[in-house]
Amino acid sequence: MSEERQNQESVTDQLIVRRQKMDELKERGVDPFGSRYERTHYSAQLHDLFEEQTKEELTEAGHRVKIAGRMMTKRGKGKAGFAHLKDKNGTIQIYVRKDAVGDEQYDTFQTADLGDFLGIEGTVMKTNTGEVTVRAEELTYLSKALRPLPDKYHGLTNVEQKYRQRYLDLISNEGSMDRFTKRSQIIQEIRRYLNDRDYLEVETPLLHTIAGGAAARPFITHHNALDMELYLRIAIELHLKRLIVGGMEKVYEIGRVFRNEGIDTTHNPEFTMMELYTAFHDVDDVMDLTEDLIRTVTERVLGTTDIPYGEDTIHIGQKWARRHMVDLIKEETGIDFFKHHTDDEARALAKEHGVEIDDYAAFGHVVNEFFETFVEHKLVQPTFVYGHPLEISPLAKKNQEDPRFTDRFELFIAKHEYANAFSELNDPIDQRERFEAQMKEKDQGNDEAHDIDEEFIEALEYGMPPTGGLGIGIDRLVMLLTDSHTIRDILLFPTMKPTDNH
RNA sequence: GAGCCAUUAGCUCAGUCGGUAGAGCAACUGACUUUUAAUCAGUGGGUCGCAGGUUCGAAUCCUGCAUGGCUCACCA
Repeated sequence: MSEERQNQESVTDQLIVRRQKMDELKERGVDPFGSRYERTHYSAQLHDLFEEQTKEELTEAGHRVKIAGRMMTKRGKGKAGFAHLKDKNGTIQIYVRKDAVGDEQYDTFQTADLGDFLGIEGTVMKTNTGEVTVRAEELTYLSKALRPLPDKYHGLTNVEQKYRQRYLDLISNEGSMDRFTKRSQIIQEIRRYLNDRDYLEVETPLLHTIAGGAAARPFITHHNALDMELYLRIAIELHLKRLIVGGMEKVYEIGRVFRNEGIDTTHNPEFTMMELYTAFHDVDDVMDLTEDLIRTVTERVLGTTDIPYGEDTIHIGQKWARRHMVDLIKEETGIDFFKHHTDDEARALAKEHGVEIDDYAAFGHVVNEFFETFVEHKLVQPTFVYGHPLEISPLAKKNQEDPRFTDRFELFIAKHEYANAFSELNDPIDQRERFEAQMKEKDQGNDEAHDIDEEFIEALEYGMPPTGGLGIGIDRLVMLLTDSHTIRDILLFPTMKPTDNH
């Protein structure tokens, strides 16, 4: 045997053994990748049904069941052995005796590897230590695992591998499966809440000819047949408002949005947004709706409204604070932006307080910077911050009493933003002016300013009723409700750079 | 984009002062018919992330690169 070949064998040691076992199964006429298996129970059902019964009662009753799952542990005892099979709801122990299944099937059991899928038909029993167990009479091979699973005790802890090979994380880390189950439930409960209130769920295009509705840089793609550039959407907003023009009155969409930005613990290039529009409502109605929606979903999914998040306990059930952005800034800094209102005054205050601002910054940008610098990180309990400056809110209605501000709010919990909402701007003349102001910012260097969407303005010209709109970052909400502090922990397959190996 | 840290067996991790690689689980062989992180005896398994450099000698020191993590910046 050459040195080279020896080396090759050593590298793939366990892979070779498992492939050999697969071949041996085939030689004995056992399909290593079997077919459908009709089970009578899930593991959790067996525990629920028989946990309370005694060993003797179960032995006497001899309930026949068929179960299936992935073998996670195995303890051989000579002519008998135990193993745990994992299925959707948990694990169930099996007890395999040579005298019960016969020589051939016992041999199959003995050579089965951790990770293989087995089907077991047998009777329900209880062990001396009181564990509900299926005593095997018929063993069916359902699938061979050709690679070994992560450590059965520690699970998979390699962070990178958890993200790249999420299936391994799900198999070996219970907390991970729980988290993604909750994610699914949260989205399901949002749908239920809205459907119960006669909102219509719709699907609008992901491919946009103009990337509008938010301040962000888009991903650009290309359509071959039309030979044109298209943008992946950065928001759902402008299409849903067209549907409000079209008379749908209550619409929402839950879907993926793409923003060409950096990646960190709270940002992934693609993320899930829920946007909702209600005709004849205003920003105050949306506040009520948002509070009730999140409270209801939290209660239904978690069974409580006092939720741990890191060091804090967030009280979702209490009445949420509603504070004007300018008042909050005044509380933290003593500066009253209701009084200092020219662009020059605001810029001077920024300089004085060491707040960095862009060259194109006007009054509203400065106010927003002050909020982000001095206030945002202090908002732990749910707080609606309303009254955003006009310059940073090109799609929101002006406030009637003070047109420097808009009828808009953002929801802050645990120092992060979860929702953004406003009384939608339905005046097409004003909307055009706002877009034009954005274009001016773009010329001055703001590469995230909105583009003018002429077709959207045309839609407004046909008349859009007064409308309350809302956007909720679903990923952030899932993070909050699962006490996750990295967006990658609640995205099944977060965006990753490719490696040589994968 | 910047700083700091990490990368060793399939997985979880040690590795001293620079002297050429270790454990547990997993795997293999054997024993064991109620175990449960099964146990007992034995065996095999390594491009120490990659590429250079320093050195008689590098997992270890230096440089660059890759991937990831954290912090900051950017960004809702």
